[in-house]
Amino acid sequence: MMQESGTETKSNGSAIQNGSGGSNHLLECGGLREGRSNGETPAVDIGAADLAHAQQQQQQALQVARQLLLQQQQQQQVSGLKSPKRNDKQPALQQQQVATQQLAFQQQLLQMQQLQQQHLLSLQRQGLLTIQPGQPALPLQPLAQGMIPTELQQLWKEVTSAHTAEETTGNNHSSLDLTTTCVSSSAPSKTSLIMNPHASTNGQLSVHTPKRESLSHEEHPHSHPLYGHGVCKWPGCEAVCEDFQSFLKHLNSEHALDDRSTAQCRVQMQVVQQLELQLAKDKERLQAMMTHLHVKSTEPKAAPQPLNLVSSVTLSKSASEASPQSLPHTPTTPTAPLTPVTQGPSVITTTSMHTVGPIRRRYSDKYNVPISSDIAQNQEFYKNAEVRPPFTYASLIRQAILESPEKQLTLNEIYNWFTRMFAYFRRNAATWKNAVRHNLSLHKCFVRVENVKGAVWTVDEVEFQKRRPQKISGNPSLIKNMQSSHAYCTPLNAALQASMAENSIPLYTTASMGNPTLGNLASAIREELNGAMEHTNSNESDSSPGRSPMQAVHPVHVKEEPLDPEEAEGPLSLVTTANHSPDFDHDRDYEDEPVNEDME
DNA sequence: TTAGCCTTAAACAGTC
DNA sequence: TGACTGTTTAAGGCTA
Repeated sequence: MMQESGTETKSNGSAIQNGSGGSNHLLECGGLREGRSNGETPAVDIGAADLAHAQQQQQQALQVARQLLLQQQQQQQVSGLKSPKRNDKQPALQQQQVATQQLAFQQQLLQMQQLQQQHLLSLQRQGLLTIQPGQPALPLQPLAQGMIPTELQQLWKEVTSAHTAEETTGNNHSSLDLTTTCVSSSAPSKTSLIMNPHASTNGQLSVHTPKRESLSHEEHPHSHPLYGHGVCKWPGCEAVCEDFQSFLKHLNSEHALDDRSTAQCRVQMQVVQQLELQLAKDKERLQAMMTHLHVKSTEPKAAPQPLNLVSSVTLSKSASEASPQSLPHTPTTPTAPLTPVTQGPSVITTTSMHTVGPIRRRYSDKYNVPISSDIAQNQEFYKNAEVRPPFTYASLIRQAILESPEKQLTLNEIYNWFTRMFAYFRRNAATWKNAVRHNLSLHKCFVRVENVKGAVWTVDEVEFQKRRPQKISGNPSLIKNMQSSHAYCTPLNAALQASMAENSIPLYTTASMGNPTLGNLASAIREELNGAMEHTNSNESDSSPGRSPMQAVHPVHVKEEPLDPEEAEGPLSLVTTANHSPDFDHDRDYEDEPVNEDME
């Protein structure tokens, strides 16, 4: 099958064999699809930056193809020297057939160019591509323009020889497999778009059943990346399909290979590419941030200090007093597990702690970061990096207690939770343990309960919420809006969109939303984003044995009770207090009437 | 400037 | 007797 694309495929195969998988990717993406010749300067700056990128890819791809041809020529020369009789044995008939096929190949190349032009015109009509005024439209060049006839012959020979096996299996030679794997390296599925230039009529492409899709269905029945929850996940579709079979029918009928589908596919490719680009940029940004903080925190002083995220973030003078030795490593990303600290003896001493001064206010108190979310997401980071968690002792103690199945912990168990969850607390135990005890006694939100095992500590969520600074208490509407998920997702969405906008990603711009296709695509992406957020929450569930804080957030309270946004898991109070004794009175002033006695 | 919060340090008492 | 647990006080820094 696919003789034309076979040129790509063969070249790909060679590229892979030569360890040039990346070039293979480029070759497949742009080598023939867009039809730009090698070394050609783009005559049009198509609005979407990806076209320039695609052109570059095409050039690179053609270069790879040439290299492959060159290699092949060299190999043939070598083999020719070794076996001079080899070419002599080739019958004239076979040479004639090759010449005929070569002619057909060139004709198909020409057709491909026409298809490409039509495709781009279609995209342009749909507004998916913008061409700057004053520039010629669609400067597509003949595919083979940059290739000399000899190269074409070599390429063709390579194709014809390499696909003999495929030909014998009866594959359709005239079909062109424009597998949309240009960016599918990260895509979950590779949807094949099979074009048949011969069967196309007036530029309209005939539709073939996607083979890889079919295979995928056979292997994973009822599992399709474009199908979920009874809804077609094709960007902008969302058609309800009762079952998988109906979905397949819908897919083949509504999303056949036409201009619209291919345009959407290209847009999706753009989306994936831009997301990958965005990810790379954000990673780089994070790295820079961490590096920056590292430098900041290591500039002035030599006294060894553990990395204090709070201090670093706030860049207080305490932060600037940290030392390089205190940093076990420069974290690449908080969510990525770090190499376990293999440092020598503890660098934290009471003295050094004192030099740092009191720990600054935890950022969770300022930036509404749910402690459970942060701990869940950065669990490995905290476990391995000697980084002070940016939460108050009270918040950490509460979290430890709430993570326990019984919602109650002994002091020693709280200690263990601290040391288990945070590498930072594996050192200088005397200090922080004292602080833990101090906080347990100081805050009324921590209730000591005598049971069979001895004394355990529980959390009085009401008191805990009271304890929090009511920064937005005067704005009920704002409080209502600060529901945990919303408070969590909104900044992320905003950040994402801002970042997308920064990277000139049109899908998220207001203008692009006017385009139904793009708008639906953006909607689909947002849906995916929400899914990711749900996944994040589910991770929290995993991190918390027994019950997830976030699970407790949503069910009852979240829309009823104004919560302190800092503790988005505030609704835990229901669960937590439910575990208390029935006599538990939240309004009790424990300062006046110690609970210990009451509970005992 | 001030109040409230947080952290650290320390003293003290009770229990095991 | 020492370690652990729990309470309390004080001091200093930070933030709204």
